[in-house]
Parts: sequence; structure tokens; C-alpha cells
Amino acid sequence: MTSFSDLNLDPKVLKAIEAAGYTTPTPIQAGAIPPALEGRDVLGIAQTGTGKTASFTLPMITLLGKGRARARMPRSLVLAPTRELAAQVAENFDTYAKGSRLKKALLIGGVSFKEQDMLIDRGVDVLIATPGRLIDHFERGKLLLTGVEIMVVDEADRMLDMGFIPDIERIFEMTPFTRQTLFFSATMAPEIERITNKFLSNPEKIEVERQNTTSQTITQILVEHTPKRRDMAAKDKREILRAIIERDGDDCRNAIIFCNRKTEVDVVAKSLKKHGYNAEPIHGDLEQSQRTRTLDGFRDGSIRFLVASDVAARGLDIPNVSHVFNFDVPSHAEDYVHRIGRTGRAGKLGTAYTLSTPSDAKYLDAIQSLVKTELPRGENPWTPPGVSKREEAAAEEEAPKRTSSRTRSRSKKVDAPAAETPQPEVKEADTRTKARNEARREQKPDTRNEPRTEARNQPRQQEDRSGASSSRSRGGRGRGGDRDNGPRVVGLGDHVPGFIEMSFEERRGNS
DNA sequence: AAAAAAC
Repeated sequence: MTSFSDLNLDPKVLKAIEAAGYTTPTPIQAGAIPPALEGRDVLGIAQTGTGKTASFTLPMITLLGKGRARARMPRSLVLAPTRELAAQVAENFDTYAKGSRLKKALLIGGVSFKEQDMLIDRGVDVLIATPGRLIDHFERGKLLLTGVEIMVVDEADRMLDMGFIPDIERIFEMTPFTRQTLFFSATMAPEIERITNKFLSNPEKIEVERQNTTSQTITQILVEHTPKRRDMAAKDKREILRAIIERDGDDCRNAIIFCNRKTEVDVVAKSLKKHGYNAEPIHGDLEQSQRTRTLDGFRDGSIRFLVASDVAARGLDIPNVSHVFNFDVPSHAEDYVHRIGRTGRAGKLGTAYTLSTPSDAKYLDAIQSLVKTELPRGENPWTPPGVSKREEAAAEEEAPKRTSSRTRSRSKKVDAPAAETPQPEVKEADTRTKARNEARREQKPDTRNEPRTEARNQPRQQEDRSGASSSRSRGGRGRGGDRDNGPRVVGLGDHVPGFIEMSFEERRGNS
């Protein structure tokens, strides 16, 4: 078995790897590092979580160790699709280039040009960028890419999804054709294939087994719900979300809650906050400073719930995420895989809930055929207020033979035992129903009103969280404390070093 | 149908 010390890496890099607690490279690292060190092009087919980032940062640091950067002429370039991923790559360089004199700059949008300009002017060895901001700098004449010796394209398939491929081609053409290219993609779509044929020369191809989406470390649970009306789905799902959080108690240490739309992200985050939960939103319409702050806060545990758009679905390496919620069923099946992959990392256990309504059926089918399993159905812990289980069942039976009259169906509901018709729905014309309701309320005031109010208020109180956790037996899954004693794994992909568990602030403080 | 990324 290879170890890092067999890989011809710079002794200083080896020392940094050792300090981070690693001895054995992951398959992608073992496959990509040797050819990269020989100066060959590399085509890596691998997803995040396989140790991909280190498979290019480690050889880059080693190769760039000799030589010095000239002003405005970076010696290497790493392109990433999102700002957060670019920042993550930059952190990786910080970790492993500690002993070296390499200078780096992070060029991402949403922050001022000033600092970035200064760094470029002074000369950098490593430039890490999102395509838009890089091209912007280039067009301002602040940047020359003719000195690029190594170019890395990370998450190419996502770049394709985001329409970045023309930009990537443009950037390729601004660099010298003698450069070394390291190219990473989770899939080889035809368009990706075309690009690699055009810009890579005789690459060493390393394919790492597709990450097991039904990984044993992730428990997937589907929670189905049929809203009374279609427009109530979102509101109902917010209730269900809170009910699950309460039910799972301490097991749900933290969670990423994915929504399909940015507006929904805002609504869900606001709603959780209103109910006393520690939650923050993250999506592309928010200020970059806030995005960074929120992600740091989630990483260091000061934020318990990260409500996110798909900006956070891929590649982000946040260890110790206990739960992922698909508040919305993702409409691209691939995204499901990426989203739930934010938990169950580094051999630890994770739970991924997906909330679905009948209108999601089509997307759900696509997901299930992609992951080649039927998602196990879990219990929906939330009951709509005023609707007993019994009545729910009755209503379902009733549904097929329902006749036209709304009034009739409503009065039926009222007749059912323990029913509570929502007051706003009772029209003045319906005086008989109203009177009946009032009479019933007088007869049994506590059994109807009290529990309902309490149930609604319960999650509001912070104390209730610990209260709920005492009864968190979790349907016999019996995992309790074994989250931290999961299967033993080695290498930079699965094993997570201590520093990753720290916030960026803390890491800076350490260096 | 929407998200991401440049000003």
C-alpha cells in the first residue's frame, strides 16, 4: 500500500500532511499525484469527498516550490464553479503550503477588487478563482495568464451545468499551450469530453468509483404528505420539518435544509428563527460577506441550521453534519445525490430526510431510479391541527366518492368526532354548523382547544428541545453515540483532520 | 422551474 511518503512530494508538504494526521492517500490522490508530479496532464473523474482537492494542491505546491512569481503573472490557476468552493480550495493551500513561501490570491465576486488587485500586482504563485471575476480582472488589464504553468479545472461538470464552459474555453486560450492541465469532473458528459480532447494532451486518466449514494453512513428517509390544498404544501412542510427536528432531538445536532428556490430559503429560515431555532439562510442573492459569515458559523457550530439553495449542494466539505433535509424534492435527480452527500461524511453517520407531496411524484421517481432504491418511507410526525388521524383516514375514504357540494362536505367534517373546523372557513350562511360548533366547544372545552395550542407552541421553547430529546429512541436504529466511532477510514478524502472542524477564524488564529 | 456566476 502506498503512503504519502512514497509519492515524491516536497518534504515540507509531507510534514504538513503528517501534521494534519494523514498517512495513506485516497485512490484519486494515489492515482493523480504521481503523474501530476511528472508534469503530465491529468483527467480525474471523481466526485467531491474523494480527496480530490488535495490530489491537485499537493503536487502543485511541490512543483511550484521552485521559482518565484512575477507581478501580474500568476504561475498557476485553479478554477472552481462557486465562490465557496474556491474559498475551500484556498484553505487547502493554506494548510499544506504552510512551510513554503508560495503566495496565493483568491479571486471571487462579491468582494472588492482592491485587495485582489494588490495581491496580483505583488505576484502570486497560485491564483484561485471563479470564472466571472477572473475574466473581469483580465479585461481590466490587471492580469496576464501567459505565465501560467499549471491550470486546474475543478468540478467541470458543474461548470457545464452553470453555463461556464465558454468562459473556461476562453480562459484556456489565454494560457500558454505548454501549460500542464489538471482537469476534474464527476461525469464525462459529451461537452466535457470535447473540452478535454481539445485542451488536454495525452492525459493520465484516473477514474474513481462513483460515490455510493446509498452509502451505509447515510440513512435516507422519505416523509410523504398530502396537503389539504396545494398552496398549503409549503406551510405544512415547515410544520413537518419542525416536528421531525423535535422528534429527533439531540440526534439532530445540526442540519442543512435544502430548498429549490431562493425565496423559499428565506421563508424557511425566517420561519425557523421565529420559532426559536438557530437558523440562517444561504443563497446566491445574499451578500458575500453574509454567505461567508454564515458558512463559518455553521462550520464552527454556532449556527445549528443552514437553510440553503443548491449553492451549498455540491462539494462543500463540512464535517459533522448530522442531518440533511430536502425541504423540496430536487428537480434534478443528480442534485439529490449531491445534497445528501453533505452528511454521512468521513465515515460518520448521517440522516437525510426528503419531504415530498403528491406533486413531486415525477421527480421522486427520477431520484429513486438514479439511486436504484426505493426511498424508505418514514413516519410523518405532524398532524394538521384539528384533524384527527381517524378523520384523516375517513376523509381519504370519502374522497373518491365526493360529491359537488362544499357545504355538505364541510358539515360532514363537523359531524365527525373530535373535529374542529377552522373558524375562518365557516361562512355566516352556515349558521347551523356554527351553532353546532359552539355547542360542542362548550361541552368539551379542554380536550379540543388546549392540546392544540400547546402542540403549536411547544417547539417555540428552547427547553423543549432537550425535553423532546429524552424520548428520542428513533425507531430502533440504535445509533446513539456511534456517530463518532464509525467505520475507520484513512486518507485525505474520508478522514477529516482537526483543522477542518475549526472555523476559518480559528484556523487563522492557529497559524 | 431554478440555481449559480461579473460589474
